[in-house]
Amino acid sequence: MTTVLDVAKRAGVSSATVSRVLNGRETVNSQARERVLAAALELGFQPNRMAQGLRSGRGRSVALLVGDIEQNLYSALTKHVQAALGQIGLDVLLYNLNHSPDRLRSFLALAPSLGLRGICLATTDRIPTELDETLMELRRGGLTILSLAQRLDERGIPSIVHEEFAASLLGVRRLLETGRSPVLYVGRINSSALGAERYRGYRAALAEADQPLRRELVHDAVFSYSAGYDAIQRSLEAGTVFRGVQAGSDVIALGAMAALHDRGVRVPEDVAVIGFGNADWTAHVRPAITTLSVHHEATATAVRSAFEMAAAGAEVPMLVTIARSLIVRQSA
Amino acid sequence: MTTVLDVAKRAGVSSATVSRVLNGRETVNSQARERVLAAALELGFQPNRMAQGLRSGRGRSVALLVGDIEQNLYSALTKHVQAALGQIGLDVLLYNLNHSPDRLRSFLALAPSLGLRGICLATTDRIPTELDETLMELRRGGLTILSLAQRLDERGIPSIVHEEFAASLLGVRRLLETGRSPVLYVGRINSSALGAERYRGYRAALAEADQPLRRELVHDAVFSYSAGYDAIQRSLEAGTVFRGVQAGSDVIALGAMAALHDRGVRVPEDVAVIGFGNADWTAHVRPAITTLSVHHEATATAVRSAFEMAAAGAEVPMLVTIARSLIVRQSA
DNA sequence: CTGAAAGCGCTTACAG
DNA sequence: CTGAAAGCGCTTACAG
Repeated sequence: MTTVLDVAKRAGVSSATVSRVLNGRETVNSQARERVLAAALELGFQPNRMAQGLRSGRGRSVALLVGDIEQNLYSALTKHVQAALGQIGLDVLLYNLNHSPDRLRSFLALAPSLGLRGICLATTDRIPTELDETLMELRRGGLTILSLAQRLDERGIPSIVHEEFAASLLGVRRLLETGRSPVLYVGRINSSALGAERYRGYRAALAEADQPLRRELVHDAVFSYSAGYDAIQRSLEAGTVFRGVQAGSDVIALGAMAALHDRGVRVPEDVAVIGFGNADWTAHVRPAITTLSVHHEATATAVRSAFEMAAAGAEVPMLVTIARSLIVRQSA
Repeated sequence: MTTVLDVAKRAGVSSATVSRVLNGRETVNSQARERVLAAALELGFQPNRMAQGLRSGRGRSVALLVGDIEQNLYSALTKHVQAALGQIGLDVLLYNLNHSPDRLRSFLALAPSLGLRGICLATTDRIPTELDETLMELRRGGLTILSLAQRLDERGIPSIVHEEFAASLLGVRRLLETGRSPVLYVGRINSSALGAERYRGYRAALAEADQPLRRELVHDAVFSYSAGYDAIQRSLEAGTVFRGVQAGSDVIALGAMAALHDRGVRVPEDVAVIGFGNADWTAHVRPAITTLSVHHEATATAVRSAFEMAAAGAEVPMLVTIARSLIVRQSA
């Protein structure tokens, strides 16, 4: 491997000067700068990341912790975050939490030894408050920590999130306005701060329309196909009457649609269904799913800019909110 | 951060001895070993990865290069590989190729400076042969390189792959045996070695059944929803008669089913469809998709064992093949 | 079996 | 504006 010394020798300067040029320090004679740049190019010099990190105390990797990479929400987010950070020379260390607080805990315990530039926490699961101290410790150590799938700004972690309340309000409103009342709500409520926000939108839409909140219309269900399937099956068996379903996620919506299909209930003729998150397959199943949009590029851009600001010593904003819109397809 | 010197001081030995104990070198007095272990535990010592990597020349990160993390094939694989490598203390640096050979090229150019333990190449896209030299160079540098989504063993890269030929043979056989002839084939053929294998299975099944290979029944299509949709739409418009579809991927199968649905063709009554890869949603759409299995845990276990062997100085096997089976659901 | 010392490849005060 | 030197935290020949 070619080192900073090889470049220095070729450019006729010291390794210190090579380092200064390559790190954009202003205080270098422009002729020397040219020679260094030329030498680095000719030798195809790539500074050793481990040495850089060890010496400077800040690596070039960002850990991305996701709830479950197999869910489209997280894989699509990962794709855009990796691309955006790649643009500024940062790598993504992927860590799949698998929705386990223990895995989060053990990652955070390991984190200080990893030489990370920062951590992006992308999960909708509740983060135990006992970890706040660890997270703050890491921040004090110079790491940039960002929350990408739930608001943690009130706990001191800068957050980049989508609108949840306003979004499900939009969805449920449409169901109500198109005469799909009563409307079922199926999604996480208690185990997820974000889920609770979505549920709040449902209640607000009902209130707007002067409709009562009925217990039997609300299902606190995890974000999985089978949770959606089961909730609908139970409602049908119980004889609950409903003409619309606002799902807390696309996966729940798909499970719900399968359950309706299996009972001979037509979508959207008999029951209209709205998903949440615009997963890639929602446009391709039949009926195509009406859903709330998601903007991973916007999240990724905000992430990149947060790291740029941190590198420049600026303050990272505590909250960035991205709006959603309703994407009308066939199911509602 | 607590360092190896802190541990050494507490245990009353030198840092060299601490290092020996923590790296499992045999030549340490058992009492000293105990004291070191106890001290490390008490101090919560985590060796600095960058320092380890810089000094020993081998980091603890494995780059995982995937075709497109948003596709279920890759995200599911990523999940299991991350978990398996995590078990032996290796981290996953994720790099999304986005199906671009240029991104592969630029990653490989950067790779030597990253201090990687190895590289897992997980893409079905053809790897330009001009990169073989670069890959070999990396291997000579001590990196373990593995191909996880296509056979590269004949080009000197140990490969861990699923059966492709035997699998599509299984699928097409079923279509033929259940009277679904003529059978359409829709999938990658020329742009992907793996796609070509799947197509070969289609031809073999036809040959077994003494059926002719008909040009108009074969669609060389990329692995996307819309490619599946378009292929079926074109066939229908051209008036091609077919009663079965073997798709080269689940996504193609879903697109195909949407096109059939939109034309009022019933699945499986009028046309049976078989997918490829058992993506998570295939069981939950309606009709549920009959498909060929995939075993990411098996791949991940083989990856882990390859890295274990490499660490022990053993030879990594050049080819590991994982069998697939047909998962019969509703679509065929 | 163990310690003192060198060194992996950088960056950064410190002088000048 | 620039170079010599120190040092980030480890591991590993080298002696003993």
